[in-house]
Amino acid sequence: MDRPVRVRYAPSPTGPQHLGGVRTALYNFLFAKKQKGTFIIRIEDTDQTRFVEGAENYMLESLKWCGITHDEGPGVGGNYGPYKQSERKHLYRQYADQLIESGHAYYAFDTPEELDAMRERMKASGIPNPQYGAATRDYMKNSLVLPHDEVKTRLANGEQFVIRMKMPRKEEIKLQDLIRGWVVFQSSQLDDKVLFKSDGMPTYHLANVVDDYLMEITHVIRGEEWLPSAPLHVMLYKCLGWEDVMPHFAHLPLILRPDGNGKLSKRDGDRLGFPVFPLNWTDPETKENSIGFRERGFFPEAFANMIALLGWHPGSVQQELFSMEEMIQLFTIEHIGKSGAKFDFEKAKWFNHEYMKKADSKILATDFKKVLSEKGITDSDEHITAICESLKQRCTFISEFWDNSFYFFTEPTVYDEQIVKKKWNEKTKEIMKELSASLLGQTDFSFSALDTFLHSFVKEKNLNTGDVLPVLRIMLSGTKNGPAVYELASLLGKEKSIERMAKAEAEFDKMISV
RNA sequence: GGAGCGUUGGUCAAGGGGUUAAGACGCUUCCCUUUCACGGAAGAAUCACGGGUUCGAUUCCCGUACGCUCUACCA
Repeated sequence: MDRPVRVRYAPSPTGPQHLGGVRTALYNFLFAKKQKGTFIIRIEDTDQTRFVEGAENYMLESLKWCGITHDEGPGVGGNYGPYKQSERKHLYRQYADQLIESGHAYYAFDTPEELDAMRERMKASGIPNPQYGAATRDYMKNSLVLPHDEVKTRLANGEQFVIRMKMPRKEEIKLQDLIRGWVVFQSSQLDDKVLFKSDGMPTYHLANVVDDYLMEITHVIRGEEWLPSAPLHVMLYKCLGWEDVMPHFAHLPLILRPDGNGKLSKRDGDRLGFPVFPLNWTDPETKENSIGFRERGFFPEAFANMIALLGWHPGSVQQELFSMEEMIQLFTIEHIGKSGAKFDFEKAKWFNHEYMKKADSKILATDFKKVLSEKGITDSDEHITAICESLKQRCTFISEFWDNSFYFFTEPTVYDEQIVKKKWNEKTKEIMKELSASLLGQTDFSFSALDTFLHSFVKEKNLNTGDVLPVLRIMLSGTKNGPAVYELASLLGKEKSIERMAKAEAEFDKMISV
């Protein structure tokens, strides 16, 4: 089968998509690009009762943010449209009818109450999982058991009905999953799934197969939760006569919660304090707000990289940091893992930090500038950029920048008491006075010049660095943490450095005296 | 309950019949720096368990256990 590769991501707009959904989209995207194929987005909105306002747009925005772009689908069009199942409503019935004609499906008139009654009855007689299938369909109200005339009149009277798949009584259904190999199911274990609902809409199963066929999809890459219904889909291809163009299947492992067991959910994020959604999301019903990775400060590249490696690894390459382009080049379905991966927020942060370190300080500066201007602080681009250059070494998110650099923009008002009490005395006071004076004569305030200046000062005066550097640091910034002292002084500039030393001297005296 | 899928260090994972079983995150210790971070070094796994097959199994087969998914006129 050498048809051009066409894959799709087919979410249903029932809420904000989370990590798992983005990853499914990403894998589809990577595969399509690697194979020089087409990546399609199709909206599966066949259940109007679960429709959530804004969910579709949210999904589109999320993928855009991650750098996952589609070739066909909402917003971009394509030759296989429309790409929203609600707009394709008219297409499905004919295929359901075709299945009825060929004897693979049938009308069922059972009411929900009757269905419940059947299940109760079966349970009472010792069957724990009653199914509408080979064992029970003969006792239900459907076109298999009702006289033809009655079926006709019921239909003619506009009575409510569904169309169900007639699962063969005893048949082996095999499918070759690209990730898991051959998977075998017995049709006797499968039930007569509803294909066409009484509201005139198809169910996922029918719509999915019909659309994949019509859109000439070659590979279905979706979550593992679909594996149990895959045999139904295979049957559908067979019964519709499309077996020769049936797509390949690849069922992705799930993303699990970091602690304990089970699928990652919004609850876990709330409980453990990390996002599970790519973007901020406000529930239109409850107005409840959920933070997104973007708003938490993640770079889209870091997020995509991190999410891709949750279940996939190119193998022999010893590397974890990949650009989208690299991932496309390296992507193969064979290298997708079989088992679920627990999401680890610490690792996610590590990815961001790595991207932070590699980020262009000029770009970081433009973002940090916004934070500064909110605080009423203005400064030159060059200076902010230089500070960012230092900051990106120790910060994972831009949101941490201010706490690690406020002393460059505002004069210190509090000084680390421990250090002052420990280091401040007549001797150090004298030293710092000398240092201040000699700093005044220092013209070159570059990193390297100050570095050598400071060290030679210590050496010439026969001092210990411990008597000079920590004190100078506190004088300049007030805090004991931060970049190297020469860097600190350099970024502050000569004038401010000397000013602050003078001010600190007086403050230190006060602190010591009490 | 049933069906399907899965199980390599706390986590992500490479590998695959014979190896000292990669690497990363996190953790601990050390070096660098009298700071934080960065960087460097080191430490920690009888490859879930039990049987086979084999000269040899973490790798192949079969069980068991555990976990997950599905079991709707939801996707």
